[in-house]
Amino acid sequence: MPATASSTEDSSAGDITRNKILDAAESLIIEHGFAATSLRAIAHAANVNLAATHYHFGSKQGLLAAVFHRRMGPVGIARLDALAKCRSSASESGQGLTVRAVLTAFFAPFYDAMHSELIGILPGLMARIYAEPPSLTKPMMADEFSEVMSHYLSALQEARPDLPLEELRWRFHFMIGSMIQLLQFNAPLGMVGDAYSLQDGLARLIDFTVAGIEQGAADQC
Amino acid sequence: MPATASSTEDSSAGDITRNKILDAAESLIIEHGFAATSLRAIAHAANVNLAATHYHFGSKQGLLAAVFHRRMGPVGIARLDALAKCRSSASESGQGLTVRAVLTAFFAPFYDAMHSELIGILPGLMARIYAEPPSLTKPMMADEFSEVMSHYLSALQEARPDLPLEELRWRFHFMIGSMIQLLQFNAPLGMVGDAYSLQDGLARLIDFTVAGIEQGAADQC
DNA sequence: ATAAAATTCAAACGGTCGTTTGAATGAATG
DNA sequence: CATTCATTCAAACGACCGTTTGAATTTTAT
Repeated sequence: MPATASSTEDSSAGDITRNKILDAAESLIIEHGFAATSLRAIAHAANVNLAATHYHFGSKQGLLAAVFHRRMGPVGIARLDALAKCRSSASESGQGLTVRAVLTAFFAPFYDAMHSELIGILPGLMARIYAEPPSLTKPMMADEFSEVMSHYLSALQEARPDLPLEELRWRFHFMIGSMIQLLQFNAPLGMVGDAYSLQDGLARLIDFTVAGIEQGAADQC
Repeated sequence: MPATASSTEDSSAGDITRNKILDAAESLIIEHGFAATSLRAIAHAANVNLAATHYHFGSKQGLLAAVFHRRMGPVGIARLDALAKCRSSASESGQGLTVRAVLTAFFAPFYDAMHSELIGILPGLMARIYAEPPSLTKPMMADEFSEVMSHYLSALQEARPDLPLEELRWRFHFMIGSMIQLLQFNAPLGMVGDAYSLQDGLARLIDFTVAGIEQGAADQC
């Protein structure tokens, strides 16, 4: 049995194997999807014995959850941090929260990833997770995202108290869709020069979704 | 060898089997994804011999392409028809194309589906196709969508000649993402009453994406 | 050093996979 | 009726699947 991961991070021998498996699984899942990726392929890519996958993660499904949680946990924390900073800078400047500031905070993990090796991982992983059949991923998405999303919905409600919560939920929903589209395809199909950076795409994504969420506002004319 | 489908629709005995396979494959793929759906499960659900799948479609991949093409072909035609109607009604009213009218035409196939049995199929199938690993679906998507998309980009350029084509491509890209999100999840996660109709979602989708594409326009203040 | 626990390993389990084969059946044509 | 072609069928092919086992090995703690 694997040692239960305690809160204090005392690294054991098996952690190296564990992380090698996670790394290999991650990249294979991003490329081929979950169902099309076998444990044997993962073990081979990780230079690890096949049985190690079950020893460390219990099942293929458990491995998927671990792959997902390893990346999404920090993303959730970064999003809450960014929202907190957004709130404090809004209050000290005397002005309230703006939709643009809130969305920029929501996308902060991707800006952060651009300065690390995560740039080649986070977008593809998030896109693929959303793409898998909901029966596989819905419980995981609820675990990872529901708390963060409720915080952001509250912030949006402060930025636009005139809009009913239901309406904000819908617009947030559509925003997620645009985000996934960017993460999955990077640039639109049929784009002439395909050397578009994530930075560029994110700027355009923010403009698009801010407009979609602010829709119908007459306060800036 | 199956009879090559000629342009004239002379129905043969095998067409019944062929369509039973397509129907069964379609619903299973929508529910579980392509990789997780076996030919045996399809043949069983269709009450058909396993070998019939290879006889009629050559391979599993060929079956996927057929499932996709059967629904997307008419969708592309309906979209071009709707755009043509949109153009003619715009020119006879003397006013030019509007972004809203163009997008409404683009979503027309879903409105049409609401009055047929396709309402339970089209949204789920399109969402799943977009979700499969791009290596599987990218050639198919190019075949089915590229022509329609270029027509719609031209129309958007007429509606908003002030925006560069590149910018319109990006905004159209984000619009597709919002559409897929609606088709895949219907309503936002965590919605209180989950009895939202596709009709309702489409209306909200149009409002959101029109605002995103019209963004920065000062012509309606 | 010794005992205990954690981890790795090769091998196998029963199943399911996509695909192929070749004979049986059906329909269409002369 | 005879013949050709299209279609269905049961059976099997080899390959790969997720999972389990039990012994060997390494690490950790006494």
